Formats: sequence, C-alpha cells, structure tokens
Amino acid sequence: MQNTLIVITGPTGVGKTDTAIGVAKTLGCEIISADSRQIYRQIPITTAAPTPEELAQVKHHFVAFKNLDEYYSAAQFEEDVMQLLPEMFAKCPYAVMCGGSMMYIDAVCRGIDQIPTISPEVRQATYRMYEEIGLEGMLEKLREADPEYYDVVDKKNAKRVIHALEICAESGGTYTALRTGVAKERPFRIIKVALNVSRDELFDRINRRVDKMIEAGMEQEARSVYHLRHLNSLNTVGFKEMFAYFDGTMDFVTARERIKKNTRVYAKKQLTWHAKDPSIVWTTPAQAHETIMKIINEA
RNA sequence: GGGUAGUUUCCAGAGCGGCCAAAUGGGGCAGACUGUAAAUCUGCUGUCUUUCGACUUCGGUGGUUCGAAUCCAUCACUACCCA
Repeated sequence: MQNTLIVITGPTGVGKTDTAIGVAKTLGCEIISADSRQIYRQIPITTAAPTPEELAQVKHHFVAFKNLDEYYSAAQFEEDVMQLLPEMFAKCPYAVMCGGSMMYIDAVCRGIDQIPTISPEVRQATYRMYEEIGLEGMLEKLREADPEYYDVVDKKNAKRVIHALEICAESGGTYTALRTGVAKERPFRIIKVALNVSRDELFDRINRRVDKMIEAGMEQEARSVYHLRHLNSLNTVGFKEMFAYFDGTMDFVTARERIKKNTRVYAKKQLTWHAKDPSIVWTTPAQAHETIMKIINEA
C-alpha cells in the first residue's frame, strides 16, 4: 500500500482539530500539526491549540515545541516534516497533517525553494537601512540588486522588498535566481481535504470561539507574555489587540471585537489561498470523516 | 398638550445650494502571496457599463431655484425636555 499523507485544512475555527483526531484514531496514525503559532509553548489559549485531552488521544507533532523567541519558518517545517514522515510511515501507512498555515502546508506538499536563512546580522542591517532610506530607497536598491524581481514585486509591500534585499545580501546573488518555483516530487501520496461551512456559520463559530478563549483566560495568557511583545511569534491575532488593551490604547470590549474581526479576516484569507488550489477536496466538518475514508478506500 | 433636536447610502456619522453617488470610521466583499505567513500588502463596497459614461438615491409629499441631501411648507416617525 502506498503511504498517504492526509492533509486536513480549512479556515480557522471550522473544526479541523476534531476531524483530524477522529481520522487519526480510525486509521491508527499520528498527527502533524501545520500551524505556525501552535508550534510555540506558552500560548495555547490564544492559538486555539489542541487541549491536553486532545493531545492525549492522538500523538501530535509540532505542537508546543518551540520557545517564543525561537526562529521557525515554513522551510524549516518542510525539512522537519520530511525528516519525520519516514518514521511515521514505518509505523503506519497513513499520516494526518492538520492545520491552517497555508504556507506550511504548501511547503510540505509542493516544497519550497532553496533560499538561505537570513542571518540576524543581515536582517538587522537590512531593517536599519529601511529605517533610514524608506521604501522608496529600498526599491531603488532592489532595482539595482535584482531588476527582474523588482519588476514583479509588490512595490507597496515593504516586507517583500526588504526580504528580497535580505536574500540578495545573504546569498550574494539575486533572489530571482533562487526563485525556481519548481514543485518537488514527494515519495508518498497526498490527499488534501479542506473543511468549510457557510460564511455566516463560520463567522459565528469564530465569534463564539473568541468569547470562549477569553473565558478560558486569554487575557492572563497575554499578560504573561506581554514583556515579549516584540517577538514575531506574538505578532498574531489575539495578542496584538490584547497588548493594545494593556497599553491603554484600546478598551477591552473593542479589543475583544477586534480579535473577532481580525480572526474573520484571517479565515477569509485562508479561504482565498485555498481557492487557488485545485488539488483540494472540499467538505464540511460533519462529512469530513466520511469523505476522507471514501477517498482513501477508492484509491 | 407644549418645546427642542433629529430622520443621509449595510451601520455609525460628515455634508448645509452647484466641485455629491455623497467625507471618515466600522462592517462586508474580492484579491496578491515561495523562508518571521495568525505575517505583510492591494482593490471594491447605489444600479447598469470593460472604459468613457448613463441612470436612480439622502423619511414622505409639494414648493422655491438654471440647479436641492442642502432653502421653504406640510405630513410621518424618533429622541430628549417641560407639563
């Protein structure tokens, strides 16, 4: 039998975790979490990480395994998962990958171009340069360093421009040369299932989930990491708003509603991303289990 | 019963005679995306049209005016105040 990676994705709050656990139990396999924020310890409430009870039911990988100040990326995730998968397949022909981090999922399913990791020195230097010369200046630099990428970058998106320059500096070449965009072949079958419900229901679920998070102690969790607010791991829906509340620039109710709104926006962003992926099979949380089993048995 | 304020596009709320399909915010919709991605960025949000543009809106009706969301009259409703 061919080894199979079952990817379960969909917008935040739709009910992926439940489905993944159910499928993993049926298949007797383990779960790879594909969530760029649940990888961190200390913030389970805000990131809606699987609960201890859920974690006890099925072995999860890549949940709460990094400290907030540790660097991690989609590329590292790809590497880690590709290393882990053979071990998992040795035990079971199935593996479930569940999460909403689109880029992480794509990194595993299609691979990601080989780009050097930016050293802290280069990163700092590049950001300092940005502070000095601004986006306009950076664009000029990019035009010189990598004219081809300059032509296609989103020139209003400073982060992209900065990143391209970082890569040029780090690699000594151009970003363009590294952007092959070639999909990698994977030595296993991948089936990708996305869960969705009507927009109204999704938004309703999100709103209610945020209320539950707050009841569960989201504020205390945010306070406990408030002093680390500069870390990227906390540049996330939930913390940004809570921090603004702590700062006194936003009242509590506004913060709570902003969290809901921003989560809704995030969910929509995920849907937009997934909409482009023709390999996805769409289903509902209620039918997901059945759908997945059917696909597995057909092939 | 009397008085005052108000009624604007999904909501809030500007506008106070032409530059108004109507600021701004919220909400919503749509999109980009290959290494910090729950990040970062973009467009749309009266109708029709690919564009130009055309057409219908600012509580109702009737006026004034070359021209009205903006002025007048009147009706309706809402809020607050005095009884």
